[in-house]
Amino acid sequence: MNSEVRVRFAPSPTGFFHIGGARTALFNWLYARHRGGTFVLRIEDTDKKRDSEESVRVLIDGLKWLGLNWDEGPELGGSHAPYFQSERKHVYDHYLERLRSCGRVYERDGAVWFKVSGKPAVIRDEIRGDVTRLEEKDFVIIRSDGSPVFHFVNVVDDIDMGITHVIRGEDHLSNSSKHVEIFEALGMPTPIFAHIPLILKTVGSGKMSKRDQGALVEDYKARRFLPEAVRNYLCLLGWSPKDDREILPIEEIIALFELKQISKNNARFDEKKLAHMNGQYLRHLPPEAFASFCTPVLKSAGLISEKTSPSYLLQVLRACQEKVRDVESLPSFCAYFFTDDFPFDATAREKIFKQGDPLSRIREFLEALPSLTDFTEENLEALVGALSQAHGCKTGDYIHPLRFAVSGQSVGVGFYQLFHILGKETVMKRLAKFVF
RNA sequence: GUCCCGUUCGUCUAGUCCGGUCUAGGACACAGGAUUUUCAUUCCUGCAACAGGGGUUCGAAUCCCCUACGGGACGCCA
Repeated sequence: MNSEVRVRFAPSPTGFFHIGGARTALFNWLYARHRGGTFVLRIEDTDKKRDSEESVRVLIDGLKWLGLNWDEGPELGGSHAPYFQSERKHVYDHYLERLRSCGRVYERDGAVWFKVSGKPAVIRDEIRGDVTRLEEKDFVIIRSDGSPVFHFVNVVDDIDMGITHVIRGEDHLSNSSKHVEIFEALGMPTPIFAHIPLILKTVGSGKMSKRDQGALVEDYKARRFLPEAVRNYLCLLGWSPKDDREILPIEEIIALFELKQISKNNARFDEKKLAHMNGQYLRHLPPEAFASFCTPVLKSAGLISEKTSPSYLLQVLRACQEKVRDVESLPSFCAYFFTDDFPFDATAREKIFKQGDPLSRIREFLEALPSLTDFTEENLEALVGALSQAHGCKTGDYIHPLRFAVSGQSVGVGFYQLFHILGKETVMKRLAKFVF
């Protein structure tokens, strides 16, 4: 008696990796890992018109990026190879013959049709309970050009590959009556189904489509989201650990994951919450990991090169990590650390010059600077404190103009930290240039 | 139109199976405040929901029915 769990993710290569597909893959992977089972990746490339090698690449890259490793499938094979439906014609021929011999198919208009039983099919669904549905019309399983149709190959491969649990989007729930009919016609037991809720558009009606903002896995990869964060967020769309935690390590999610706990209702995709989680993950990364994750981004933005001092870079990134919201905007957030040729933000300038006398404050600071022996954060804080007392103004009257003068921004890393990292020389140079 | 699935704060959800502990908890977002420095960090506070109507019951967010609304499927797409 073989009780091993075998699940599969069976995407059709369409040229992009939809976030909904990623979540389906994730739930299959979680369940396989939870049960110590096997996660199969099968490519359903039966639609010759729209499949391509590049499309398969996108899926594979996306799965790898999310850390969803498969046990059988493209690139590593397995005992049920091949894993591309375009290479499995012999299998479909074999099963078609079986349907033919039991009289469940007939030809019409050059296509092969499956004859429905006329009895309601029971879809055993772990999430929704038993769903009963009558499949009323015969349907095509082999097109007139000889190519097999999804409903047929999907079932045949699930049988041939020994799939025990079919975890897929709810958009397939109605189709499942077709599938149950085929399983039964072939005299095979039906697998356990788990139709997971769909992911809806952030705004408007309907399920998320490839054209919606934030719908593609490859976009998050390109925008330098942390894959762990995206994966964690996806876990929470339809599943929860049942306590009040949201950010939790994947090992723990694997340990807790059960099909029965998956929610029945559709979820709206919330990019803001994803962004928030991504920020949380970034800030909690070990500093070295954060640095190695960000360094390529700064490099491709042209801010750093081989000549950049590693210790200086690490210092800057450590400071940034405390405040970072996303890596995508990191270059503009910290450009002034690496170049004197940084832009001055117009609205920030307006804010600074709106009240008080910012230039005088900067001059006062400049005059006091030579007396500062050590350019430490503590000393800088003491100096600004002394100046504000002496001139009867607030520390903010100094801090805001000074920050703007050396960085061109009104926001950024901690102020004293900022000056300390830039160093006395650079600070003096930029302040002088700004004032005179 | 037919069939299937669903319905707790604006959003994601806990609670529903085994009715009382729920004056319904958490998170995002939003609003206010704090960190005698900004905020894109951090902390605090606030706002805000059981779709509606009928039952059953001493008692219903929780069980049953109806209505409304939302979603999906009805292809020689997957």
